[in-house]
Amino acid sequence: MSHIPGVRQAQKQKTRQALLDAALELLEGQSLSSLGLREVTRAAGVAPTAFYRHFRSIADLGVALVEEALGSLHPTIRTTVSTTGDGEERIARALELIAGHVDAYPAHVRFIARERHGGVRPVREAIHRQLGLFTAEVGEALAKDPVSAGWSEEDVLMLAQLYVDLMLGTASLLLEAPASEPGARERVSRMAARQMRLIGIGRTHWLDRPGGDR
Amino acid sequence: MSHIPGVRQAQKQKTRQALLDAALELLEGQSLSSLGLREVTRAAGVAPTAFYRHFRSIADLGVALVEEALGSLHPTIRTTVSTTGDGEERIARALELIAGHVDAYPAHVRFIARERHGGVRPVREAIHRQLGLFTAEVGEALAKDPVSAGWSEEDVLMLAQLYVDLMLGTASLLLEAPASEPGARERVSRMAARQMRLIGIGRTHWLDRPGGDR
DNA sequence: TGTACATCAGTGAACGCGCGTTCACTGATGTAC
DNA sequence: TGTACATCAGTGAACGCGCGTTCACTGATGTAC
Repeated sequence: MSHIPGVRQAQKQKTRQALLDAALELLEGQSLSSLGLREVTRAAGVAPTAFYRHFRSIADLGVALVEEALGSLHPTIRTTVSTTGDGEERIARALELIAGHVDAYPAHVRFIARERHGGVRPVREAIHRQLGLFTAEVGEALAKDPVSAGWSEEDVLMLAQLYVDLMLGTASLLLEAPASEPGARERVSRMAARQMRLIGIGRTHWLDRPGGDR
Repeated sequence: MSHIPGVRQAQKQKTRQALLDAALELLEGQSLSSLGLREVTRAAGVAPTAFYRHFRSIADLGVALVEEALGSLHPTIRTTVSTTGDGEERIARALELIAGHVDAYPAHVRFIARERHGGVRPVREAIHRQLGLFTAEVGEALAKDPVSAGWSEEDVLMLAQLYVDLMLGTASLLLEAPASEPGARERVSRMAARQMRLIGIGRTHWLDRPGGDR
């Protein structure tokens, strides 16, 4: 049995993390589909052959990056979306969360936005799986609101999807907002806030429309 | 002066188109950032060096693909979005347009969705420029609706952006809906229709909210 | 605690291969007279 | 219309280079007794 990590395991994890970090940094200027194994090991400071001790291929490393980038987000999402307060407060809090995350993990955000529709199938699929989990979680939180009384599960999910897509889109726009012009970020945030507001309004009146409970 | 095309020009255009077509096909399984010049010329049936008679680099070819994929869409967008009819009719028409376009030009749609956040800056920028034009056009059409009376220009644009993003997202989902399961496409369409409906409801009540005309 | 052996993360040389780019070229098309 | 010259899209050889993958290896860490 191997319970306590041990020096060997710890060193292995360190190398693995060095590979992930190096890859993520190299991905700021290219897509995963053009990332080279030697390029990664060179940046990580290990021999090319060491790569195979951790991943079977670059695609495999990409899937690990998806877990790293999105796996840890679940608790944050949950606490934020299930927070109390009226619509405006929630919108402000969600936008703060997004902006904070973009500042703290810009490379992760870029990676997800880029590879969501990227050229490496297993990575694309891993991202869609994780985003599907997020949508389900957001949907659960939304369902608990009084406004959601009488909503079908499908409708709750379509609303959750709208929010999740908007959040990811906003994160990506914030990332591209040039640091040279500080107004750019505020403009993106204001726009996103309005879109959330409009969706919120659509939400409160969803069941008003003719045949609304069908 | 060279007015009438001439045999030479016509042949040149043909080769250029062969390069674009070959590239687009090769891009179904990878990102532009990993597409090779020799790969493209081989698929197009010309010598590698012929490439330089048409493009300075793969990035340059990518920008040309953006024009090809999005440039021709403007008239279609315009006629569809400015069509008459009530909300439901418009939604159905928009979804038909999207589905039709995805069927007619799947590789173009995939290319735009993939490279919108892809690893090649000039291509990303070209796509954003074109999507900005679409947003402006959709905004103009929306502004003509009676519902838009009293709306600020900024609000009209944020609504247009919401629609444009939703359309592109839907197109991408339709593309990935497996042909093996025909219900998948319908499910995507129904979901998108609901989202459009909800946004439309938010739109009609936009000015109702407290301080709505601020 | 000490010793003898097993494990295995990381190494370094070697391989064949396809890459992007250069260069001088060819021969069909275009132009001037 | 015919001729002589210019243009230029596409060719094919050549280059140096970095790629992914294989293999036998080394030496520190782990394990059994």
